[in-house]
Amino acid sequence: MADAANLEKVYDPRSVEPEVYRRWEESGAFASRPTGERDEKTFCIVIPPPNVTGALHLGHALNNTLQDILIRWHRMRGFNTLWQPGTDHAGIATQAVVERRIREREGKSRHELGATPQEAREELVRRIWAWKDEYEKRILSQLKLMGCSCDWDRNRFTLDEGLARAVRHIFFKLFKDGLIFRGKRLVNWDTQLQTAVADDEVYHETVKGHFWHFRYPVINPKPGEPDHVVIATTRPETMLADVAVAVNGDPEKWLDWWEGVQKDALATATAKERAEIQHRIDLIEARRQTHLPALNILAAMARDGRKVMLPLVNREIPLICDDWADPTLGSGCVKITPAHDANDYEVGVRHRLPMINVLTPDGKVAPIVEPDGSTNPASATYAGLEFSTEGRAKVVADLEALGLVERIEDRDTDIGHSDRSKTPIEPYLSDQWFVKTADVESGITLEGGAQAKGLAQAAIDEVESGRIQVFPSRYAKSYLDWLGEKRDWCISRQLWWGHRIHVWQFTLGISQRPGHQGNTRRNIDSHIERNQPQNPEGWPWSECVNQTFGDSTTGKHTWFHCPPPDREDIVQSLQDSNDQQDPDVLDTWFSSALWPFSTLGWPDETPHLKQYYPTSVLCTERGIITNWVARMVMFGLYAMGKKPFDHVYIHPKILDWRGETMSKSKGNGVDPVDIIHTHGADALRYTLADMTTQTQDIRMPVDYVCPHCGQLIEQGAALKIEEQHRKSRGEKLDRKLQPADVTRVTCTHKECGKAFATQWADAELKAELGIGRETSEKFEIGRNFCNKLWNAARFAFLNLEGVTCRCLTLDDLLPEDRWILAQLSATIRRAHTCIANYQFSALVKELREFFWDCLCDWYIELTKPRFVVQASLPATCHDTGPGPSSAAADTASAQTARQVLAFSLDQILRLFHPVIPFITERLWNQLNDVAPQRGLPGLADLAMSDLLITAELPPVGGYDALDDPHILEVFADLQDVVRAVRDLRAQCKVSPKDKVTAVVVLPEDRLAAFESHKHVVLRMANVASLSVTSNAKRPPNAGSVRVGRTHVYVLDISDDDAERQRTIKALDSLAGQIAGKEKKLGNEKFVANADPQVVEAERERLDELVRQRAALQEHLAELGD
RNA sequence: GGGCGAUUAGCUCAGUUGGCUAGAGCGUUCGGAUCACACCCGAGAGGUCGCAGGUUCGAGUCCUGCAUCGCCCA
Repeated sequence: MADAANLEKVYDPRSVEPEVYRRWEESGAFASRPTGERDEKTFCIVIPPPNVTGALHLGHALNNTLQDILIRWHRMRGFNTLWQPGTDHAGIATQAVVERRIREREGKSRHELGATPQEAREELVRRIWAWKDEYEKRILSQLKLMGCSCDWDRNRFTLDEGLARAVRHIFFKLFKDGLIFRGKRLVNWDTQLQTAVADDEVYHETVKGHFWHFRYPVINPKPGEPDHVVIATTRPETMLADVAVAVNGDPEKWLDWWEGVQKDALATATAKERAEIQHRIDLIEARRQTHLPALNILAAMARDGRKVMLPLVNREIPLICDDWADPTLGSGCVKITPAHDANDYEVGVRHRLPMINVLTPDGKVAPIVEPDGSTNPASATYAGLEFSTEGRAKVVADLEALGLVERIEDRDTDIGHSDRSKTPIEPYLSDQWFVKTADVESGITLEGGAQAKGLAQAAIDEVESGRIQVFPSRYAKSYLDWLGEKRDWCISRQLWWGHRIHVWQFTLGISQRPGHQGNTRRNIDSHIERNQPQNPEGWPWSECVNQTFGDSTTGKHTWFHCPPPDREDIVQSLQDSNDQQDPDVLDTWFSSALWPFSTLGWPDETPHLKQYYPTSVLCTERGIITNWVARMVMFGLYAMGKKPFDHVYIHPKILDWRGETMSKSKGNGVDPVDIIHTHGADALRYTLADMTTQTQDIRMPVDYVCPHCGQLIEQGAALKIEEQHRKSRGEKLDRKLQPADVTRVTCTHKECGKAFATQWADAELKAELGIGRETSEKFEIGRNFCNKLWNAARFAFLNLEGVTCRCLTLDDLLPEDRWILAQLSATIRRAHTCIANYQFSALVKELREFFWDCLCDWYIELTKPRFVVQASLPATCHDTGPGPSSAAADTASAQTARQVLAFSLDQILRLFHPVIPFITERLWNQLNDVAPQRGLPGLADLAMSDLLITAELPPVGGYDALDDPHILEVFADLQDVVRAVRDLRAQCKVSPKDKVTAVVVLPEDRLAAFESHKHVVLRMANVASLSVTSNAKRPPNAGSVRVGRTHVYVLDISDDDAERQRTIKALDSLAGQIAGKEKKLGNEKFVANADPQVVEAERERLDELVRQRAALQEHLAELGD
């Protein structure tokens, strides 16, 4: 009893969470313990490593809460469990964040960080490591505050030495197997940062520009043919790299087809659309007159192999037929510049055109190397000019001087800008490394010897065969569709932060090209002699895997050596020679793809790898099914010969209040630690799990909490105010504002009105104004629940003193005891099913309904009188208590109630622990003190445990001995009676305090049973005295209510008038239902076709309704008019 | 342009193989300081299930089309 008094009336997470977490860590409960042999009861999750660009937001909180639920659940089921934690280096994202910060604070670019390129690179990388250390620490602390039970001693980082070694191993293996190759690729080039950026890091802006129409002379036109073609471009400077002019191969057919499409559209168009479509049709018709004859001639010329002379650089380029040339646009001819335009690149690939580059990495016009390897002499006048400004001006001026400019139009053009540097993106053809995922002619060999057509196909087979299961299953489609394209994976990035590509290279000039001189090996040997005459160990050539790739734009051949892994000696000798290590780093996803086995020790055969690979389930969100999940499967199969996981579970995304995904880069993330601060970690977890349904993303309204007065300010409103401020200052808003743009908010509370800083403010502003944390009213769901649990436990502790652990039979139990235990058993079964199907919201719902609706609202209320008896109140007060009235029997009843209550609390704490670990662990601790012995010997029993985290979960099948379908039915009827009486009381405005007298009328055969359950009605409906009879008329002024076949009168609370109205209302409702049923059963087809059981059920239901109607009509007649 | 999803109460969402009068939480209305909890308890109101067709004895659920919104890919 004294212990219970220790519990505060309101649950205070902050006084519980740190202590509980410390106890878990000290107990070693998080640690994995490989037994050496893998068995079926092994459960492992590798964390999707959060990247170190910033702190975690609620999206990560959800991701990790769900993993922790699964891990804790299986740990409590006795599985050998590992949750492998770690973080990800996130290549460009992290480098960009750090670079931006250096630019802002020091005004330096990354190239200015050191005296030499090498020093600059080393300094930047050093600074990124410092950043990583800071954020890794922050992230791990966030995870711990959320209660995550990772095996922290095994924490890894995708760029740590062990993982670097794994990367080298698989890279070598791929290189050896010919699955890594070098090739050209058009990338989004940021000329300021001098790196390629990903598509999603490019934003598009419409700017005013021009459309230049140029004339290219035709070489030796035949009679009737034009002496020039006209092409149009928005980027004249790229013409220096043109390699063809395309014209549509069958312009007439194209026009026919296009006109057909328009006419079809016209047939079904709305009035609004008609004018526009008709206009297009008219244009096509006009086009036939003005352009078609000329276009037909051009197509014929192209088929005939005619060429045109590219002005300025005097390159002969072919006229080609390609559908990319649209006969309805411009002259119908289009210049083809494969190295500087994505569409042209496709055309270039289709027609095997050379690719000529005219851009330097820093955004200047490059000297031009012609396809034959010669340097174009005319290009020297352009080389070095700023590409899209000076270069463009000079090209246009020179063409004008030659009289080759036909006309210039104004035009809005869409230009991609780098999100990182805000400068225009140039499409740029550059050398990249690729992993070949497509099928290989001779097939590939997976680790362990299995054969596959290719990496992608192997990964496809794994899911199609069901060996990997995806939950929800529809996400398998995006995985399969993406892999089905079997596109080469570009793995190189022009960054300084990442796994340096483990390849050394030297380049041979054109004259040394193997094809020219014939003896490849001799070239190499002479190169070796030149560079490393003193190598005492001998050149490691034969131990490296070597490949050569030519470069069509420079004519040079480069040799690449990939040294075997774990051979520092070879690396050293490569370093010692003047060979260069490839400057690029690997795509972040390359190291992430190894995560499920590299973290377990691969390439070494560690006990962890043996025990925990394949892992059990990967939990992630759908955005990275392709980037990450598919690649893990490919590499897992390739390097381990086994799938990386049995299940993939895709969970919802957290959206902000306007429905946008929360993300680190976007700047709308809410820190889970803020929620933990305001609501507690368990409230956070409970709410997130409760909202995790199968289909819907989770929308999260967000408020600031004023640190001065506690007032909540909607984030949306604060954003709007910020927008107005900026506009009033004359700022141009070129994009939608994000919460990260708001650093200062003014409290809207009338009496406060003070300003505070947000998480995005700098340290000074935060110190000056104080930080307004972010929160969401959604988390009240979880906070309220925790408080309810806390108080229910308090009630139990106050009443459990002296609880015993007797052997019980069902006969010892009162109906409510049997009912709550039957509900418990069913709940346990359903809870296990929910987890097996990754249905977290359903799990929470099951447990909450059992705990709140059954245990608190009914069972605990029903035990109160039993405990009051124990507190030695006079026996005469027992008229609201259960049947027997002798003091001894009441004590036995109280003892039973204690035992059942202790057991129920024990079970609900175990079941809820994975979801809300802190509060349950704290209450478990208390329960162990108050009721060290608890259980239902003979019926249901589980082992005791000092810590809940390692306690045993109730069995998957529930408890057979407690199952009791009959009591569930009986009790449901009782509950209906109680609710009916309560409803009547409310309608008749009887104070909840006032006890009433009631009469229950029911069929003879149910009298005896009801008599033994009547205490439920007495207690729960606050009835003082209840007579049970098979035959009674309504006493005057009684309120009456009918529930199924039971009629209840509540005496002296109503008058005939009110009673009449109620009865008429009830009859109305019945009439509607009866009409519906009669119609249904009157339908011969329904009776003939429907399941006989359904028909029978409908009949019974109708009979019942008709009986009720008869009774009510009789009642109404008795009331008179 | 292709793929996937969503549209159900004022709000956020459930709704298993089609089958009793479509549910929950929040909000709202009414009543309640009661002895575990007002972060609570009791009772109520509130929905032509986005629109239009179709299949079926029967459709929130299955099929087709449309509209709006979101995500992924091009």
